[in-house]
Amino acid sequence: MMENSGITILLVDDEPDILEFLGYNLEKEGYRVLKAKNGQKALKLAKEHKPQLVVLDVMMPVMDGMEACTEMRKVPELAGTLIAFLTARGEDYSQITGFEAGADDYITKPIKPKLFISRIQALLRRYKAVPEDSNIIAVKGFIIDKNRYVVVKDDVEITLARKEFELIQFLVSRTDKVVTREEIFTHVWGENVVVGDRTIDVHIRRIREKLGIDSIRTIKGVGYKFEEG
Amino acid sequence: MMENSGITILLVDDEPDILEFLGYNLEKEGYRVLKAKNGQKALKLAKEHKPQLVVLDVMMPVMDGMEACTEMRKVPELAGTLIAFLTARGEDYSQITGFEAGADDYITKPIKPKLFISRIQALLRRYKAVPEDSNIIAVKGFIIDKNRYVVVKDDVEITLARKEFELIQFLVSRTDKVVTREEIFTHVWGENVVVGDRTIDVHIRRIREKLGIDSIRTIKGVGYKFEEG
DNA sequence: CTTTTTCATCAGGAAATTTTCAATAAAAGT
DNA sequence: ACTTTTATTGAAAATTTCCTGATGAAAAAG
Repeated sequence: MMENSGITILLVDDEPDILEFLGYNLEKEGYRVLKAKNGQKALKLAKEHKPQLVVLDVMMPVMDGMEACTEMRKVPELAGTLIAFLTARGEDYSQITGFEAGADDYITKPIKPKLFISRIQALLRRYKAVPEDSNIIAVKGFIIDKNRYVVVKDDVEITLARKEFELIQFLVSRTDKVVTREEIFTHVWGENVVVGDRTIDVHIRRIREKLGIDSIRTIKGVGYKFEEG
Repeated sequence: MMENSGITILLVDDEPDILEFLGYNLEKEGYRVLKAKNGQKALKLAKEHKPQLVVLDVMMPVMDGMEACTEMRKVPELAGTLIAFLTARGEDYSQITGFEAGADDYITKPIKPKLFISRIQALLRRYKAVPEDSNIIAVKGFIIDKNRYVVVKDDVEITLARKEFELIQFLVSRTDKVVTREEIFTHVWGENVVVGDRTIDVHIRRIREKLGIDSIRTIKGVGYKFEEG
Protein backbone atom coordinates (compact mmCIF):
# COMPACT_ATOMS: atom_id res chain seq x y z
CA MET A 1 0.00 0.00 0.00
CA MET A 2 2.65 2.48 1.06
CA GLU A 3 5.09 1.76 -1.66
CA ASN A 4 2.74 2.98 -4.33
CA SER A 5 3.52 6.49 -3.21
CA GLY A 6 6.45 6.59 -5.59
CA ILE A 7 4.29 5.94 -8.59
CA THR A 8 2.68 8.70 -10.58
CA ILE A 9 -0.32 8.14 -12.79
CA LEU A 10 -1.67 10.68 -15.22
CA LEU A 11 -5.39 10.55 -15.88
CA VAL A 12 -6.73 12.17 -19.02
CA ASP A 13 -10.43 12.58 -19.67
CA ASP A 14 -12.68 15.43 -20.60
CA GLU A 15 -15.32 14.46 -18.10
CA PRO A 16 -14.47 15.86 -14.66
CA ASP A 17 -16.57 13.17 -13.00
CA ILE A 18 -14.46 10.41 -14.40
CA LEU A 19 -11.26 12.16 -13.42
CA GLU A 20 -12.58 12.60 -9.93
CA PHE A 21 -13.78 9.06 -9.63
CA LEU A 22 -10.69 7.34 -10.96
CA GLY A 23 -8.40 9.75 -9.19
CA TYR A 24 -10.03 9.07 -5.88
CA ASN A 25 -9.68 5.33 -6.29
CA LEU A 26 -6.07 5.51 -7.31
CA GLU A 27 -5.14 7.89 -4.51
CA LYS A 28 -6.78 5.58 -2.06
CA GLU A 29 -4.26 2.99 -3.17
CA GLY A 30 -1.43 5.37 -2.54
CA TYR A 31 -0.62 6.43 -6.06
CA ARG A 32 0.24 9.99 -6.90
CA VAL A 33 -2.35 11.20 -9.38
CA LEU A 34 -2.24 13.93 -11.99
CA LYS A 35 -5.24 14.97 -14.01
CA ALA A 36 -5.68 16.57 -17.39
CA LYS A 37 -8.83 17.27 -19.29
CA ASN A 38 -7.46 17.10 -22.79
CA GLY A 39 -4.57 15.71 -24.75
CA GLN A 40 -2.68 18.96 -24.95
CA LYS A 41 -2.57 19.49 -21.23
CA ALA A 42 -1.79 15.84 -20.77
CA LEU A 43 1.23 16.10 -22.98
CA LYS A 44 2.52 19.07 -21.04
CA LEU A 45 2.00 17.39 -17.69
CA ALA A 46 3.56 14.19 -18.93
CA LYS A 47 6.71 15.98 -19.99
CA GLU A 48 6.92 17.75 -16.67
CA HIS A 49 6.29 14.86 -14.34
CA LYS A 50 7.12 11.78 -16.35
CA PRO A 51 4.44 9.57 -14.92
CA GLN A 52 4.87 5.83 -15.01
CA LEU A 53 1.43 5.37 -16.48
CA VAL A 54 -0.99 7.46 -18.51
CA VAL A 55 -4.65 6.51 -18.66
CA LEU A 56 -6.05 8.14 -21.72
CA ASP A 57 -9.62 8.53 -22.86
CA VAL A 58 -9.87 7.85 -26.55
CA MET A 59 -12.60 10.39 -27.23
CA MET A 60 -11.68 13.90 -26.25
CA PRO A 61 -11.88 17.42 -27.59
CA VAL A 62 -8.83 19.49 -28.51
CA MET A 63 -6.52 16.52 -28.85
CA ASP A 64 -7.95 13.08 -28.72
CA GLY A 65 -6.43 10.10 -27.04
CA MET A 66 -4.78 8.56 -30.04
CA GLU A 67 -3.23 11.77 -31.14
CA ALA A 68 -1.95 12.37 -27.64
CA CYS A 69 -0.58 8.86 -27.56
CA THR A 70 1.23 9.35 -30.83
CA GLU A 71 2.69 12.61 -29.60
CA MET A 72 3.83 11.12 -26.35
CA ARG A 73 5.55 8.30 -28.11
CA LYS A 74 7.59 10.84 -29.98
CA VAL A 75 9.01 12.29 -26.80
CA PRO A 76 12.16 10.41 -25.86
CA GLU A 77 11.84 11.01 -22.14
CA LEU A 78 8.49 9.30 -22.20
CA ALA A 79 9.75 6.26 -23.99
CA GLY A 80 9.23 4.07 -20.99
CA THR A 81 5.82 5.37 -20.07
CA LEU A 82 2.90 3.00 -20.09
CA ILE A 83 -0.22 4.12 -21.88
CA ALA A 84 -3.64 2.61 -21.33
CA PHE A 85 -6.68 3.57 -23.34
CA LEU A 86 -10.07 4.18 -21.91
CA THR A 87 -12.85 3.32 -24.30
CA ALA A 88 -16.58 3.49 -23.91
CA ARG A 89 -18.32 0.15 -24.10
CA GLY A 90 -19.44 -0.63 -27.57
CA GLU A 91 -17.30 2.04 -29.10
CA ASP A 92 -16.05 1.25 -32.53
CA TYR A 93 -12.60 -0.22 -32.20
CA SER A 94 -11.60 0.75 -35.68
CA GLN A 95 -10.99 4.22 -34.38
CA ILE A 96 -8.53 2.86 -31.96
CA THR A 97 -5.68 2.63 -34.35
CA GLY A 98 -3.82 3.88 -31.34
CA PHE A 99 -2.49 0.50 -30.51
CA GLU A 100 -0.15 0.85 -33.38
CA ALA A 101 0.98 4.04 -31.74
CA GLY A 102 2.04 1.91 -28.82
CA ALA A 103 -0.69 1.68 -26.23
CA ASP A 104 -0.19 -1.05 -23.68
CA ASP A 105 -3.69 -1.84 -22.54
CA TYR A 106 -7.31 -0.96 -23.04
CA ILE A 107 -9.90 -0.48 -20.35
CA THR A 108 -13.60 -0.30 -21.00
CA LYS A 109 -16.06 2.13 -19.49
CA PRO A 110 -18.11 1.91 -17.41
CA ILE A 111 -15.43 1.19 -14.89
CA LYS A 112 -15.61 -0.89 -11.77
CA PRO A 113 -13.11 0.49 -9.27
CA LYS A 114 -11.76 -2.83 -8.10
CA LEU A 115 -11.22 -4.15 -11.56
CA PHE A 116 -9.71 -0.89 -12.64
CA ILE A 117 -7.20 -0.93 -9.82
CA SER A 118 -6.20 -4.50 -10.38
CA ARG A 119 -5.77 -3.84 -14.05
CA ILE A 120 -3.51 -0.93 -13.29
CA GLN A 121 -1.53 -2.96 -10.83
CA ALA A 122 -1.10 -5.82 -13.22
CA LEU A 123 0.07 -3.43 -15.89
CA LEU A 124 2.64 -1.78 -13.65
CA ARG A 125 3.80 -5.10 -12.34
CA ARG A 126 4.16 -6.65 -15.71
CA TYR A 127 5.95 -3.67 -17.04
CA LYS A 128 8.44 -3.70 -14.22
CA ALA A 129 9.22 -7.28 -14.96
CA VAL A 130 9.67 -6.84 -18.67
CA PRO A 131 9.08 -3.69 -20.64
CA GLU A 132 7.50 -5.07 -23.73
CA ASP A 133 6.37 -3.70 -27.01
CA SER A 134 2.72 -3.33 -27.68
CA ASN A 135 1.23 -6.57 -28.86
CA ILE A 136 -2.23 -5.29 -29.41
CA ILE A 137 -3.85 -4.84 -32.78
CA ALA A 138 -7.22 -3.16 -33.15
CA VAL A 139 -9.33 -3.44 -36.26
CA LYS A 140 -12.93 -2.85 -37.01
CA GLY A 141 -15.05 -5.00 -34.80
CA PHE A 142 -12.42 -6.43 -32.52
CA ILE A 143 -9.05 -6.33 -30.84
CA ILE A 144 -6.37 -8.93 -31.21
CA ASP A 145 -4.39 -9.14 -28.03
CA LYS A 146 -1.30 -11.24 -28.43
CA ASN A 147 -0.32 -10.82 -24.82
CA ARG A 148 -3.47 -12.35 -23.48
CA TYR A 149 -3.89 -14.58 -26.50
CA VAL A 150 -7.50 -13.56 -26.95
CA VAL A 151 -9.65 -11.64 -29.34
CA VAL A 152 -11.93 -9.07 -27.75
CA LYS A 153 -15.21 -8.51 -29.49
CA ASP A 154 -18.02 -6.41 -28.11
CA ASP A 155 -16.13 -6.31 -24.84
CA VAL A 156 -16.10 -10.06 -24.61
CA GLU A 157 -12.94 -12.09 -24.62
CA ILE A 158 -13.03 -14.84 -27.19
CA THR A 159 -10.50 -17.58 -26.97
CA LEU A 160 -9.23 -18.97 -30.23
CA ALA A 161 -7.19 -22.11 -30.58
CA ARG A 162 -3.60 -21.69 -31.60
CA LYS A 163 -3.94 -22.19 -35.35
CA GLU A 164 -7.06 -20.08 -35.46
CA PHE A 165 -5.33 -17.31 -33.61
CA GLU A 166 -2.30 -17.36 -35.85
CA LEU A 167 -4.46 -17.45 -38.93
CA ILE A 168 -6.62 -14.47 -38.03
CA GLN A 169 -3.50 -12.66 -36.99
CA PHE A 170 -1.95 -13.26 -40.37
CA LEU A 171 -5.07 -12.20 -42.23
CA VAL A 172 -5.36 -9.04 -40.21
CA SER A 173 -1.71 -8.23 -40.74
CA ARG A 174 -2.54 -8.15 -44.45
CA THR A 175 -5.78 -6.26 -44.08
CA ASP A 176 -7.53 -5.55 -47.37
CA LYS A 177 -5.05 -7.65 -49.27
CA VAL A 178 -5.79 -11.04 -50.68
CA VAL A 179 -3.68 -13.79 -49.24
CA THR A 180 -3.31 -16.98 -51.19
CA ARG A 181 -3.55 -20.40 -49.70
CA GLU A 182 0.12 -20.81 -50.37
CA GLU A 183 0.92 -17.78 -48.30
CA ILE A 184 -1.27 -18.95 -45.51
CA PHE A 185 0.40 -22.31 -45.48
CA THR A 186 3.89 -20.96 -45.37
CA HIS A 187 3.09 -18.39 -42.73
CA VAL A 188 0.89 -20.38 -40.42
CA TRP A 189 2.02 -23.92 -41.02
CA GLY A 190 5.55 -23.45 -42.27
CA GLU A 191 7.29 -24.35 -45.48
CA ASN A 192 7.62 -28.05 -45.20
CA VAL A 193 4.47 -29.01 -43.39
CA VAL A 194 1.98 -30.72 -45.63
CA VAL A 195 -1.64 -30.86 -44.69
CA GLY A 196 -4.72 -31.49 -46.74
CA ASP A 197 -6.27 -28.86 -48.92
CA ARG A 198 -9.42 -28.39 -46.92
CA THR A 199 -7.67 -27.67 -43.68
CA ILE A 200 -7.51 -23.95 -44.17
CA ASP A 201 -11.19 -23.79 -45.03
CA VAL A 202 -12.13 -25.46 -41.81
CA HIS A 203 -10.09 -23.07 -39.76
CA ILE A 204 -11.55 -20.13 -41.59
CA ARG A 205 -14.97 -21.44 -40.80
CA ARG A 206 -14.20 -21.71 -37.11
CA ILE A 207 -12.92 -18.18 -37.03
CA ARG A 208 -16.01 -16.94 -38.80
CA GLU A 209 -18.16 -18.79 -36.31
CA LYS A 210 -16.42 -17.39 -33.32
CA LEU A 211 -16.00 -13.82 -34.48
CA GLY A 212 -19.03 -13.32 -36.72
CA ILE A 213 -19.06 -14.11 -40.37
CA ASP A 214 -18.17 -10.86 -42.07
CA SER A 215 -14.72 -9.41 -42.44
CA ILE A 216 -13.21 -12.53 -43.95
CA ARG A 217 -14.05 -12.62 -47.62
CA THR A 218 -13.51 -15.60 -49.88
CA ILE A 219 -11.81 -14.91 -53.18
CA LYS A 220 -12.59 -18.02 -55.09
CA GLY A 221 -9.66 -19.69 -56.71
CA VAL A 222 -7.23 -17.35 -55.02
CA GLY A 223 -7.51 -17.15 -51.28
CA TYR A 224 -9.01 -15.05 -48.52
CA LYS A 225 -9.08 -11.42 -47.61
CA PHE A 226 -9.70 -9.64 -44.34
CA GLU A 227 -11.65 -6.49 -44.93
CA GLU A 228 -11.86 -3.47 -42.73
CA GLY A 229 -14.81 -1.17 -43.29
CA MET B 1 5.12 2.88 19.72
CA MET B 2 2.16 0.76 18.87
CA GLU B 3 3.23 -0.16 15.41
CA ASN B 4 6.34 -1.86 16.68
CA SER B 5 4.18 -4.66 17.95
CA GLY B 6 4.25 -6.28 14.54
CA ILE B 7 8.00 -6.44 14.48
CA THR B 8 9.91 -9.43 15.74
CA ILE B 9 13.54 -9.23 16.77
CA LEU B 10 15.68 -12.24 17.51
CA LEU B 11 18.48 -11.74 20.01
CA VAL B 12 21.34 -14.18 20.03
CA ASP B 13 24.00 -14.16 22.71
CA ASP B 14 25.49 -16.71 25.04
CA GLU B 15 25.38 -14.40 28.02
CA PRO B 16 21.95 -14.51 29.65
CA ASP B 17 22.49 -11.08 31.17
CA ILE B 18 22.87 -9.45 27.80
CA LEU B 19 19.81 -11.24 26.44
CA GLU B 20 17.84 -10.08 29.42
CA PHE B 21 19.08 -6.54 29.22
CA LEU B 22 18.59 -6.01 25.50
CA GLY B 23 15.32 -7.90 25.50
CA TYR B 24 13.92 -5.73 28.21
CA ASN B 25 14.80 -2.56 26.37
CA LEU B 26 13.37 -3.73 23.11
CA GLU B 27 10.17 -4.98 24.65
CA LYS B 28 9.75 -1.64 26.35
CA GLU B 29 9.64 -0.19 22.83
CA GLY B 30 6.93 -2.58 21.81
CA TYR B 31 8.95 -5.05 19.81
CA ARG B 32 8.33 -8.73 20.01
CA VAL B 33 11.54 -10.35 21.21
CA LEU B 34 12.89 -13.85 20.79
CA LYS B 35 16.04 -15.07 22.48
CA ALA B 36 18.55 -17.74 21.65
CA LYS B 37 21.79 -18.57 23.37
CA ASN B 38 23.67 -19.98 20.42
CA GLY B 39 23.71 -19.94 16.66
CA GLN B 40 22.03 -23.27 16.24
CA LYS B 41 19.03 -22.37 18.29
CA ALA B 42 18.95 -19.02 16.60
CA LEU B 43 18.70 -20.64 13.18
CA LYS B 44 15.84 -22.79 14.32
CA LEU B 45 13.93 -19.89 15.82
CA ALA B 46 14.59 -17.74 12.78
CA LYS B 47 13.09 -20.30 10.47
CA GLU B 48 10.08 -20.69 12.69
CA HIS B 49 9.28 -17.06 13.32
CA LYS B 50 10.91 -15.22 10.46
CA PRO B 51 11.96 -12.17 12.46
CA GLN B 52 12.58 -8.89 10.72
CA LEU B 53 15.87 -8.47 12.50
CA VAL B 54 18.43 -10.73 14.10
CA VAL B 55 20.97 -9.31 16.52
CA LEU B 56 23.82 -11.74 16.62
CA ASP B 57 26.77 -11.95 18.96
CA VAL B 58 29.91 -12.68 17.04
CA MET B 59 31.55 -14.77 19.75
CA MET B 60 29.51 -17.72 20.78
CA PRO B 61 29.96 -21.40 21.52
CA VAL B 62 28.40 -24.14 19.38
CA MET B 63 27.88 -21.96 16.34
CA ASP B 64 29.36 -18.51 16.24
CA GLY B 65 27.73 -15.42 14.83
CA MET B 66 29.35 -15.44 11.45
CA GLU B 67 28.61 -19.05 10.85
CA ALA B 68 25.01 -18.53 11.88
CA CYS B 69 24.80 -15.57 9.55
CA THR B 70 26.08 -17.59 6.64
CA GLU B 71 23.58 -20.31 7.34
CA MET B 72 20.71 -17.89 7.59
CA ARG B 73 21.58 -16.32 4.29
CA LYS B 74 21.23 -19.69 2.70
CA VAL B 75 17.62 -20.02 3.74
CA PRO B 76 15.35 -18.49 1.12
CA GLU B 77 12.62 -17.57 3.57
CA LEU B 78 15.10 -15.45 5.45
CA ALA B 79 16.33 -13.59 2.42
CA GLY B 80 14.84 -10.33 3.59
CA THR B 81 15.91 -10.61 7.20
CA LEU B 82 18.19 -7.98 8.63
CA ILE B 83 21.22 -9.17 10.55
CA ALA B 84 23.18 -7.02 12.96
CA PHE B 85 26.42 -8.14 14.63
CA LEU B 86 27.20 -7.57 18.23
CA THR B 87 30.88 -7.26 18.94
CA ALA B 88 32.74 -6.58 22.16
CA ARG B 89 34.73 -3.41 22.11
CA GLY B 90 38.35 -4.12 21.43
CA GLU B 91 37.51 -7.48 20.01
CA ASP B 92 39.57 -8.57 17.12
CA TYR B 93 37.89 -7.03 14.11
CA SER B 94 40.09 -8.84 11.68
CA GLN B 95 37.74 -11.78 11.67
CA ILE B 96 34.80 -9.64 10.90
CA THR B 97 36.28 -7.30 8.36
CA GLY B 98 36.87 -10.04 5.88
CA PHE B 99 33.38 -11.18 6.34
CA GLU B 100 31.05 -9.84 3.71
CA ALA B 101 28.29 -12.37 3.92
CA GLY B 102 25.53 -9.93 4.42
CA ALA B 103 25.43 -8.37 7.84
CA ASP B 104 23.53 -5.12 7.88
CA ASP B 105 25.01 -3.42 10.91
CA TYR B 106 27.60 -3.72 13.66
CA ILE B 107 26.87 -2.80 17.22
CA THR B 108 29.57 -2.57 19.84
CA LYS B 109 29.40 -3.72 23.42
CA PRO B 110 29.14 -2.36 26.00
CA ILE B 111 25.74 -1.16 24.99
CA LYS B 112 23.92 1.97 25.97
CA PRO B 113 20.18 1.30 25.78
CA LYS B 114 19.23 4.54 24.09
CA LEU B 115 21.87 4.26 21.44
CA PHE B 116 21.05 0.63 20.91
CA ILE B 117 17.37 1.34 20.37
CA SER B 118 17.98 4.18 17.95
CA ARG B 119 20.39 2.03 16.05
CA ILE B 120 17.77 -0.70 15.75
CA GLN B 121 15.16 1.79 14.69
CA ALA B 122 17.37 3.24 12.01
CA LEU B 123 18.05 -0.19 10.70
CA LEU B 124 14.38 -1.11 10.55
CA ARG B 125 13.53 2.21 9.02
CA ARG B 126 16.04 1.70 6.30
CA TYR B 127 14.64 -1.70 5.66
CA LYS B 128 11.09 -0.43 5.52
CA ALA B 129 12.03 2.47 3.29
CA VAL B 130 13.36 0.14 0.67
CA PRO B 131 10.90 -2.69 0.47
CA GLU B 132 13.07 -4.05 -2.32
CA ASP B 133 10.81 -3.30 -5.23
CA SER B 134 7.63 -4.19 -3.51
CA ASN B 135 8.31 -7.65 -2.36
CA ILE B 136 4.73 -8.25 -1.53
CA ILE B 137 2.38 -8.82 -4.39
CA ALA B 138 -1.32 -8.91 -3.74
CA VAL B 139 -3.51 -10.41 -6.39
CA LYS B 140 -7.01 -11.65 -6.39
CA GLY B 141 -7.32 -14.49 -3.99
CA PHE B 142 -3.93 -14.38 -2.36
CA ILE B 143 -0.78 -12.57 -1.40
CA ILE B 144 2.70 -13.48 -2.49
CA ASP B 145 5.31 -12.48 0.03
CA LYS B 146 8.75 -12.70 -1.49
CA ASN B 147 10.39 -11.58 1.71
CA ARG B 148 9.18 -14.49 3.69
CA TYR B 149 8.72 -16.84 0.79
CA VAL B 150 5.11 -17.63 1.56
CA VAL B 151 1.73 -17.31 -0.05
CA VAL B 152 -1.14 -16.17 2.10
CA LYS B 153 -4.61 -17.28 1.14
CA ASP B 154 -7.69 -16.62 3.21
CA ASP B 155 -5.43 -15.56 6.06
CA VAL B 156 -3.65 -18.89 5.97
CA GLU B 157 -0.01 -19.22 5.13
CA ILE B 158 0.51 -21.75 2.43
CA THR B 159 3.96 -23.15 1.99
CA LEU B 160 5.04 -23.70 -1.54
CA ALA B 161 8.20 -25.49 -2.44
CA ARG B 162 10.87 -23.36 -3.97
CA LYS B 163 10.18 -24.19 -7.61
CA GLU B 164 6.47 -23.82 -7.07
CA PHE B 165 6.99 -20.46 -5.48
CA GLU B 166 9.22 -19.19 -8.22
CA LEU B 167 6.83 -20.41 -10.83
CA ILE B 168 3.73 -18.76 -9.40
CA GLN B 169 5.76 -15.65 -8.83
CA PHE B 170 6.77 -15.58 -12.45
CA LEU B 171 3.25 -16.17 -13.66
CA VAL B 172 1.89 -13.44 -11.44
CA SER B 173 4.57 -11.02 -12.53
CA ARG B 174 3.11 -11.41 -15.99
CA THR B 175 -0.51 -11.33 -14.95
CA ASP B 176 -2.92 -11.66 -17.84
CA LYS B 177 -0.09 -12.38 -20.20
CA VAL B 178 0.54 -15.75 -21.71
CA VAL B 179 3.93 -17.13 -20.82
CA THR B 180 5.36 -19.86 -22.97
CA ARG B 181 7.05 -22.93 -21.65
CA GLU B 182 10.27 -21.56 -22.99
CA GLU B 183 9.91 -18.45 -20.93
CA ILE B 184 9.07 -20.44 -17.87
CA PHE B 185 12.10 -22.61 -18.31
CA THR B 186 14.53 -19.79 -18.74
CA HIS B 187 13.11 -17.79 -15.86
CA VAL B 188 12.54 -20.52 -13.33
CA TRP B 189 15.09 -23.13 -14.29
CA GLY B 190 17.66 -21.07 -16.13
CA GLU B 191 18.99 -21.07 -19.66
CA ASN B 192 21.08 -24.14 -19.67
CA VAL B 193 19.17 -26.43 -17.39
CA VAL B 194 17.38 -29.15 -19.24
CA VAL B 195 14.50 -30.93 -17.66
CA GLY B 196 11.75 -33.02 -19.13
CA ASP B 197 8.78 -31.56 -20.87
CA ARG B 198 6.18 -32.62 -18.33
CA THR B 199 7.97 -31.07 -15.42
CA ILE B 200 6.25 -27.75 -15.73
CA ASP B 201 2.86 -29.40 -15.88
CA VAL B 202 3.44 -31.19 -12.66
CA HIS B 203 4.47 -28.04 -10.86
CA ILE B 204 1.50 -26.20 -12.25
CA ARG B 205 -0.71 -28.93 -10.95
CA ARG B 206 0.76 -28.68 -7.48
CA ILE B 207 0.22 -24.96 -7.44
CA ARG B 208 -3.34 -25.38 -8.56
CA GLU B 209 -3.89 -27.93 -5.83
CA LYS B 210 -2.50 -25.72 -3.15
CA LEU B 211 -3.99 -22.42 -4.21
CA GLY B 212 -7.24 -23.45 -5.83
CA ILE B 213 -7.63 -24.39 -9.42
CA ASP B 214 -8.70 -21.21 -11.16
CA SER B 215 -6.46 -18.29 -11.97
CA ILE B 216 -3.97 -20.36 -13.91
CA ARG B 217 -5.29 -20.97 -17.35
CA THR B 218 -3.64 -23.25 -19.85
CA ILE B 219 -3.43 -22.07 -23.41
CA LYS B 220 -2.92 -25.27 -25.27
CA GLY B 221 0.07 -25.30 -27.51
CA VAL B 222 1.21 -21.95 -26.21
CA GLY B 223 1.70 -21.85 -22.47
CA TYR B 224 0.01 -20.72 -19.28
CA LYS B 225 -1.62 -17.54 -18.15
CA PHE B 226 -2.36 -16.20 -14.72
CA GLU B 227 -5.66 -14.34 -14.72
CA GLU B 228 -6.86 -11.79 -12.26
CA GLY B 229 -10.55 -11.05 -12.00
C1' DC C 1 21.52 -41.95 10.20
C1' DT C 2 16.57 -41.70 9.49
C1' DT C 3 12.67 -39.32 8.03
C1' DT C 4 10.57 -35.99 5.33
C1' DT C 5 10.21 -33.05 1.54
C1' DT C 6 11.20 -31.69 -2.95
C1' DC C 7 11.77 -32.58 -7.58
C1' DA C 8 12.02 -34.81 -12.04
C1' DT C 9 10.22 -38.47 -14.97
C1' DC C 10 7.21 -41.69 -16.82
C1' DA C 11 3.07 -43.80 -18.62
C1' DG C 12 -1.94 -44.03 -19.16
C1' DG C 13 -5.78 -41.57 -20.01
C1' DA C 14 -8.45 -37.27 -20.77
C1' DA C 15 -9.23 -33.27 -23.32
C1' DA C 16 -8.68 -30.18 -26.74
C1' DT C 17 -6.94 -29.19 -31.16
C1' DT C 18 -6.19 -30.19 -35.81
C1' DT C 19 -6.96 -32.76 -39.81
C1' DT C 20 -9.54 -35.52 -42.86
C1' DC C 21 -13.57 -36.94 -45.28
C1' DA C 22 -17.84 -36.81 -47.61
C1' DA C 23 -21.85 -34.45 -48.80
C1' DT C 24 -23.52 -30.19 -50.27
C1' DA C 25 -23.47 -25.51 -51.95
C1' DA C 26 -21.79 -21.85 -54.70
C1' DA C 27 -19.18 -19.80 -58.46
C1' DA C 28 -16.96 -19.98 -62.84
C1' DG C 29 -16.42 -21.78 -67.37
C1' DT C 30 -18.30 -23.55 -71.62
C1' DA D 1 -28.48 -24.73 -68.69
C1' DC D 2 -25.00 -27.89 -67.84
C1' DT D 3 -20.54 -29.09 -66.32
C1' DT D 4 -16.59 -28.28 -63.74
C1' DT D 5 -14.21 -26.33 -60.34
C1' DT D 6 -13.83 -24.64 -55.86
C1' DA D 7 -15.55 -23.59 -51.20
C1' DT D 8 -18.60 -24.55 -47.10
C1' DT D 9 -20.25 -27.46 -43.67
C1' DG D 10 -21.01 -31.20 -40.30
C1' DA D 11 -19.23 -35.02 -38.29
C1' DA D 12 -15.69 -38.04 -37.10
C1' DA D 13 -10.92 -39.58 -37.01
C1' DA D 14 -6.26 -38.55 -35.92
C1' DT D 15 -3.12 -36.20 -33.49
C1' DT D 16 -1.27 -33.20 -30.25
C1' DT D 17 -1.05 -31.55 -25.85
C1' DC D 18 -1.97 -31.73 -21.19
C1' DC D 19 -3.40 -33.75 -16.69
C1' DT D 20 -2.78 -37.12 -13.22
C1' DG D 21 -1.01 -40.55 -10.03
C1' DA D 22 2.82 -43.21 -9.07
C1' DT D 23 7.80 -43.83 -8.50
C1' DG D 24 12.43 -43.08 -7.21
C1' DA D 25 16.34 -40.14 -6.56
C1' DA D 26 18.17 -36.27 -4.41
C1' DA D 27 18.12 -32.82 -1.06
C1' DA D 28 16.79 -31.01 3.27
C1' DA D 29 15.22 -31.56 7.91
C1' DG D 30 15.35 -33.81 12.17
